[in-house]
Amino acid sequence: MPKHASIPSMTETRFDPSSADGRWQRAWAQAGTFIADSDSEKPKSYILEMFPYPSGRIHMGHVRNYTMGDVLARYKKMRGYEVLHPMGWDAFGMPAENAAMEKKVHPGAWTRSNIEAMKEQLQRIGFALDWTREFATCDPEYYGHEQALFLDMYASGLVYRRQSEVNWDPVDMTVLANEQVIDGKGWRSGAEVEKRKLDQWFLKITDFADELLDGLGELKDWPDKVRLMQENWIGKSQGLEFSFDLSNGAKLPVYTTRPDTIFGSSFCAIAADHPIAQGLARDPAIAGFIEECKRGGTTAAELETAEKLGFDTGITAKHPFTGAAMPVFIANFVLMDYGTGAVMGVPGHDQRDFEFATKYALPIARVVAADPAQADAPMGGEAEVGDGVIVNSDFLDGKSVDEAKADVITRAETGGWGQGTTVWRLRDWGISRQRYWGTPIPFIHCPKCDIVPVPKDQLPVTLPDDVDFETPGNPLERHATWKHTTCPKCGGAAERETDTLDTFTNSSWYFLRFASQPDDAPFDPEEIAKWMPVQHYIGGIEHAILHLLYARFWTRALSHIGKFDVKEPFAALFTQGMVTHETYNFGDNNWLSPEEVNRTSDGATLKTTGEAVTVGRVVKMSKSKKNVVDPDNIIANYGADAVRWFMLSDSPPERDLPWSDSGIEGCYRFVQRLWRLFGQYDAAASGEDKTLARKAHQAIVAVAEDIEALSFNKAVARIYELTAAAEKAGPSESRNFAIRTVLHLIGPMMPHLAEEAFAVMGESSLIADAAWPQHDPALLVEDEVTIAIQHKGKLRDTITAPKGAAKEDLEALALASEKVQRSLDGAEIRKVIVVPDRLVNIVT
RNA sequence: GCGGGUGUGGCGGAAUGGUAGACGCCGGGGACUUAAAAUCCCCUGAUCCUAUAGAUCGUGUGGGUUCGAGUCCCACCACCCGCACCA
Repeated sequence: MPKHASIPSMTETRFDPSSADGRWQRAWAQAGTFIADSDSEKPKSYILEMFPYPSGRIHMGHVRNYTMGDVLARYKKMRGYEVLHPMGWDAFGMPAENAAMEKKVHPGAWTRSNIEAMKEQLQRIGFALDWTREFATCDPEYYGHEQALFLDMYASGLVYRRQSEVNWDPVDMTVLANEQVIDGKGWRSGAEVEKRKLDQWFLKITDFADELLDGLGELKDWPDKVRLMQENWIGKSQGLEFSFDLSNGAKLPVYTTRPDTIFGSSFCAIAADHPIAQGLARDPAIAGFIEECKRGGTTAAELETAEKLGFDTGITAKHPFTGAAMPVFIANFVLMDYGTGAVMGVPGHDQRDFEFATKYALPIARVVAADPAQADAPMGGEAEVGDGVIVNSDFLDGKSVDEAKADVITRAETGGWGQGTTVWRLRDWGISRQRYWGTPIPFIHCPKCDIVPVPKDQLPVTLPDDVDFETPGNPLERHATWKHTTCPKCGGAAERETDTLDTFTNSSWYFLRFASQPDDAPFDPEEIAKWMPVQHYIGGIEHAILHLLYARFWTRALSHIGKFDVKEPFAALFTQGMVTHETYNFGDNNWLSPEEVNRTSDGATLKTTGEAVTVGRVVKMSKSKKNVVDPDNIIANYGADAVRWFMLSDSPPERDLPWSDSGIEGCYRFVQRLWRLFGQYDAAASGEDKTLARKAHQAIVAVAEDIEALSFNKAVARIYELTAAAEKAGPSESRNFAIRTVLHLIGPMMPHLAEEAFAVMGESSLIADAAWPQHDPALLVEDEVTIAIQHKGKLRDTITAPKGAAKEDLEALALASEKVQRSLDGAEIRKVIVVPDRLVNIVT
C-alpha cells in the first residue's frame, strides 16, 4: 500500500479529555442513555459488578472492575439489548465505626460523604450506569425491606437463636470475627480474646447445603476454581454414624467415613469439649489437659507442627464386631463441632490416628492391602490411605473398600446400632453482630412473651442517630431510650434486640433491589422475572466463598418461601485480577510511594537526593506498601479513556495487571493517534481498498467475539492492528468504512473519544445509542492464504496460494520452491502432508 | 497435608496439534525541527556466520505420542492462591 501524503485533518488540535469527558458525561445523563427500561421489548441483559464499600476513595481495583463491566454493558446495548447496569453502596460495616472512634464523626455522616465523593469519581470515569437505581444499604428504606425479608425467613423456620461460642474482646466489649483475632488477641485492642457463650441469631444455610452443592453443577459459566472452593467449603462427606458401648454404661456416638476399616480400630478419641470429657473434668488432671487443648494455637504453622496429644480416660469402648475393649482418649486433634465430636481411631489408615497411636504405643493393624497376599505386609512409617482390598477383617476380607463400606453400613442399619449418614462441613450462618452500624435485627424481647418479631407495619426499625463511640461496646445496648419499647403481643414493657445483622446480609440480596425497587416491598416478582439472573457478575476472587455463597443461599431461600422463581442469582461469574505495582524500598522497610521515586529502565532513585532505591516485587496496590496510584490524578492528567484503555490492555482480565507510567502514557498516545485518524475521515474519498475493507470486517467479528469472551486484551490488540492498517492506507471509501469501524469498536472502551469524534464527523446521535457495525460474511474469508512449507519439521519457506487450492497444487508449489529444493538436497521424499490453506510438510 | 492455578523475549502477553513471540511497553537508529516536545519511519529472542543470504538453538526440567508439540500424555521442579487436625 503506497504511503500517502498526510491529509489535512478536520481538526489539527489534540483531543482534550478535560473538556470532552465532562461534555459527554453530561450528554448521556441528560438523554438518560443508560436508564434501564424494564418495559422495553428488547431482550434484557443485567450486567453487575460487585458494589463497593464506601471507604473514601475509588482505587484502581474498582476502576478495573467497573471498566470491564462497563465495556460489557455498552457492548450489549450496541447489540440491541436493554441493559441494566446499576450501582450502589455496601454501606454498613466496621470501618465507619472505626472512623467514628478515631475521627469523632458519626458513621452515617462519614459514610454519606464518602459515597458522595466516590460517586463523583465514578462519574468522571464515564461509566454507563443507571444512577436512578442507586441506593446505599444503610438507607432505612433498604434495610427496612431487609428486616421484612428476615422476618419472612423467620416465619418459614429459616431463622433461629441459640447459644454459641464467640470470640469476645473484653476491652472493646464486642464479638470478633475469626479473621479479627490475631495470635489470640483482638486486632484493635490487642487484648487476649476470650471464648464466650452468647445467644446468637442464625440462618439455616445448612438446610440448603445439598441444593447449594448441586446447584454448582449448573453454573457452567462460573470459574471452576470458585465452584471447587464452594464445594470444599460446603464439604459433603458420607459415612457411618454408630455408637460404642462404653465400660461406664454410656454410649459413645462416633462418625466415620471409613466404616470399611472398622476392624483396624484400636482406640477411640473424643474432643476436649465433648460432654464425656466435660463430665470427667472433676479430675484435676483431666481438667488440666482440657485447658491445655484449648490453649493450642490456631495458626497454620502451629497446626502443622502441633503434636497429637491425648489423655487416657480409663474408660473402654466395646468393638461392635470383635467385642474387644479399646481405650477412650481425650485428644487435642478431635473437633467438637464436626461429626459427633468423637472418632474411632484406625491408625493403619488415617495419618492423624497413626501419629497418635505411635506416640501412645497403640496397636497399628493393617486392614487394607494392595492385594490379599499382602495381608501381613508390615506398615510403613505412615498411614496407608489409598484404595485396595480389605484384609484381616473377618467377613469383609477380599471386598473392595467401597463394597466393605456398603456392607458395614447395611449391617449397622439392620443390626440397629448405626446408620449411614451425610455430614457437612458447612455450619449455620451466625448473623448477630454486637455493633451499631448495621441492620437492626427486628425482634423484641418480652419478659412475658419471650421473643416477638416486630410487626411488619412497624418496620423499618431504624438506628438512632444520637450515639456515642467514646465508650467501648455496642452503642445500641447502652443507648438511653432506643431499646426500650413495648411488646407488640402483650403491650408490656420490653426491650429491642440490640444486635445488628452481619453486613454480608446486606450484599446477599442487593442485586434483587437493583432489578426492582417498589416502595412497599423489597422487590416486585414480575420485575425480578424480567431481569434475573444477572447475566455477568464481575468482582474479586476474595468473595469466592462467603459473599457468593450467602447470595446464592438468600436467592434460594427467598425462592423457597415463594418470593419468586429464581434459583441462582448469577448466571456467569467473572473474577478479575488485581491491579499491582512495583514496590520501592529505601533503607530498612521504608516503603516509598511511586511519586517519591524516579524510575528509569535501569533502576530507581530517590527524587529528593538521587540516592539509589531498591525496586521490590510487583504486588497488589496497598497503603502499607505505598505502591498506590490514585485514579483521580491519572484521570486529571490523561483523561478517562486512557485509563479505561489501560485497564483493558495487555493483561488477561483474570490475571493481575501491573500498573506502569509508561503504560498509561502509551494509552494516552493511542487516544491521540485515534483522534488524528478520525480526523482523516474524508467524506469525499472514493474507491475500494479490498484488503482494508476485509480487515475491518474481520475486526468487527473478532472484537465482538473477544468482548463476549471477556478477552479484552485481545480485542485491544485487534483494534491496534486495524488502526495501523487504516493509518497506512490511502483515502478510499473502504478507508472511511475502516475509520468508522474503529470508532464503533472503541465505543464501549473509550466512549468519550468516540462520542467526540462521532460529533466532529457531523453525526447528531450518540455512539452509545449506535448499533454494533454489521459485517459482510463474504469479506471475512481471504482469497489468498500464506502456506508454510516444512521440511524435517522446520519452516523452510512460505508461499502464497489461492484459498482452497487443491492438495496436489500446493504440493507442486511447495516442491517448486528454491529454498525447499536446497533443503531437500536431493533426498528421497517419503511422504508429503498437506493441510489445506495451512501448510505442506515434506518428510524425507 | 489436601485442593487448585501458573510457568513463552528485558517486561505485560498472543498463538482451533500446523509459520512461536500477534499487540503493547522498554530499548536502539533515523526523519522533521534553530532546538525541544509532539509526530512519523526502520530495527529489536539468542548464538554462529563467508552477514540484504544462510544455519543452529529456543515456550520451567526430563521423557513420550505425532509427519509436526507452547498446545496432548507421563514424571519432576519452581512460584502463587484457597482450605486446613473435617474423622
